[in-house]
Amino acid sequence: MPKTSTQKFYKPSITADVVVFTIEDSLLKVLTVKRADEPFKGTRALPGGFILPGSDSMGTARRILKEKAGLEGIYMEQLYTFDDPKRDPRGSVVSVAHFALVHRDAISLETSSHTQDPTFTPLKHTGTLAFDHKKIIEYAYERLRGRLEYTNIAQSLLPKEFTFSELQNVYETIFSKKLDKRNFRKKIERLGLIKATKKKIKRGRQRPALLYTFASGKAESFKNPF
Amino acid sequence: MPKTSTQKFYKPSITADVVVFTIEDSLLKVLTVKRADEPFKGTRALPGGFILPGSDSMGTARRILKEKAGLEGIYMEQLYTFDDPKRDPRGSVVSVAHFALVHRDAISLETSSHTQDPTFTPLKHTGTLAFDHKKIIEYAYERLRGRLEYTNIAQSLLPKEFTFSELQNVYETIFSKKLDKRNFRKKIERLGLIKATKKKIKRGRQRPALLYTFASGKAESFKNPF
DNA sequence: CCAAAAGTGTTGACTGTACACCCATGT
DNA sequence: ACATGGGTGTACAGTCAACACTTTTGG
Repeated sequence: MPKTSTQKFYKPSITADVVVFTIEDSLLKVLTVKRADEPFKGTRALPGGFILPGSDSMGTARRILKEKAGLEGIYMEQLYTFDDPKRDPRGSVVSVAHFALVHRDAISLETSSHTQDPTFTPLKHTGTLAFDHKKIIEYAYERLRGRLEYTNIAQSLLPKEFTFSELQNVYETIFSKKLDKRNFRKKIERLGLIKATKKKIKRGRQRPALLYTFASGKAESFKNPF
Repeated sequence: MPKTSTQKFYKPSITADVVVFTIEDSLLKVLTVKRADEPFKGTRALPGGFILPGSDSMGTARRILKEKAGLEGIYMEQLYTFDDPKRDPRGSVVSVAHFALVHRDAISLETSSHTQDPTFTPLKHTGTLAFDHKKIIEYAYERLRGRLEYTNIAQSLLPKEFTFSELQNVYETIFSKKLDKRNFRKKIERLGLIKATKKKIKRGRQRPALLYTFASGKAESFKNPF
């Protein structure tokens, strides 16, 4: 480590942790791994680790997701920095937490000797988690609901082409609330978030559904009350 | 510094910076101080400094506001963590930035040998600032607009009792947009954010205005589109 | 009586919400 | 023929946006 003029200052350690959400079987699930080291060795925790020289926290989060779960190229944004000096029994360890979304069918988790048994668990049944990771997940869940209300972030939980029902299922699952089919369709159409393709998908003994895609690749705020 | 098990890891330095907004003369202003040390010695910058052992970043932000500007007891929330490893010429210095609001008349800035010439400058005329502080202020301004749209945060920019015009002025100043007096009043009344007192205030040669107070001390989200 | 800010209502367009039936397909 | 999810319209209530005049005071 080079001697710089910042060397003289007290330095807490800094880690990056990630809350990866996905929807599977109409359940909101979160990714956890089994801790390989003390403290909390063997307990499940959010994937995370120390920031290496020259890296930022999101780069670190991405590196760790790849190492610990074989997961790459997913939507991610910074969530919040958890910096209670008592949150880690080893002493001050600041966690810059991130929030990520993935379409479950787009990825497969690697379970190998290098990974740490990465598993998507229903949000309500994570069991005990290391550190303050339950609290971090709660915070991420709030963020998820907020983003869903005001942006087109649902696209990160869906394949490129999807049916109206699949989109509605994302909203219903995350808000734990049944929505009216007709009203939901009108609302989404008015917002202009998605456009119809010319394809239909047949799935079982129902009428085939039209496939849609999102109109814009990046996030937009829906409305401004003033 | 105690030898803990985290000692072996690379540690960037961590600072806390604060963006304090206020409204004065119908202008949105931001607090800056003059840097006492290198790098950027003499350049204006956001108040900020290194986190001390046992402190969290918000505690640090509050301590520094008090030391560098004589400012205490104001609304504050965590904003974002800026962690580009190249943002500080000395090497990796992570900044946990905070967002604060104050009613200009409620405070007076201390200018003494201990402080660093704390000044509220109009947002559009801050001039050159140290590090990436311009970017941090931009981010804070976005947050401010978002909070104003969906919460009752305006109360942190107003005295306990205020007139409808003063409230409207907060919104108009921050959104840089004239609002219709009647529609604004109806909207705010419908939200139930504020309640009338029995007092009127006379100010000059106009009809006296009714004074209002906020109904709830803490933030509430206005509405959910789903 | 004049200047200045305070305060007040109506209308038309749009959005939200509640609600029930027919459609296209596979079995 | 039936079960399954796909797809559609209408009516009422609430909200948004545009717009102008009267009131109360001090000077």
